[in-house]
Amino acid sequence: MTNQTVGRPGLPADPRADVAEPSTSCPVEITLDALRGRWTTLIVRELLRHDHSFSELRQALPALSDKVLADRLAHLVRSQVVDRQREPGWPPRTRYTLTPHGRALGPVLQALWDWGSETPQPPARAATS
Amino acid sequence: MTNQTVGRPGLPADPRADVAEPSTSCPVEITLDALRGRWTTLIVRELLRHDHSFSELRQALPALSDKVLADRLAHLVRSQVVDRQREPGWPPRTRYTLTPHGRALGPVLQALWDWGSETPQPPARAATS
DNA sequence: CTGAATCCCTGCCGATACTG
DNA sequence: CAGTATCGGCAGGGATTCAG
Repeated sequence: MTNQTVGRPGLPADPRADVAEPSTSCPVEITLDALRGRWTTLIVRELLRHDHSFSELRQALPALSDKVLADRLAHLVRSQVVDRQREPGWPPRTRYTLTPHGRALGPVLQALWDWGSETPQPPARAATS
Repeated sequence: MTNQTVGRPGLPADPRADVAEPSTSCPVEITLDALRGRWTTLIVRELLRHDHSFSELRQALPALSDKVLADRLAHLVRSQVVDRQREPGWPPRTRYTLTPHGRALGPVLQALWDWGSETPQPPARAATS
């Protein structure tokens, strides 16, 4: 440990913390990018409970369309959150599981949950209009 | 006891954890919504260090345009992360500080940072093509 | 069953110009 | 100094359709 944790909660002294513009090398943005997109956290939540097949995920999230589900899963695979295992034979079945790294998102989601739980007012997302 | 928090990291037994579609009442989405948008986390980072005026933020983030900065700040104010204090007199000066709730984002950003730091490969956002 | 391809629509992002 | 108004470009999100 080179430094940090000295009275700087959430702000490590890593040089990557000093970037002046959004950068894909910033660890915070890496994580936010992995979780980016609608439905993504819900898919991760489902996979945290147990692994699913493609149609099991569709059943768990009925309002989610095929394309978006496939898109999210591909993104999560690229982000090393999800592992895709095709089972040979028929009918074709693909099992989606969380990688160890993906399972490590548990505390992250917990932190997001905790902060959101303590948000006093309902989110006035669209202002007062 | 239908469920509990024993051994369920990141998956509280809250009924809001069972939503079947993206909902603004989900604490996770509340937090992700607060941090949503490009530049947002960088603005929060700056304000975690010390409070800024509008132009101090522009100096700290030179590539950020006025409109987006004002947009992000308004969003953060709505999300109860930032407090805006207009100082009367001339020239007009507005001081932006983090609310206590906003300062509580420190551990959240730390969690995001930690997970992103442990991501092995660089983010292959656009695949290999 | 598991996706990929296509089309359309919406909302975000950024630049420029203008007001208190 | 501290924003708002407006416009355009572009990527994200979703429904439908088609393929392996």
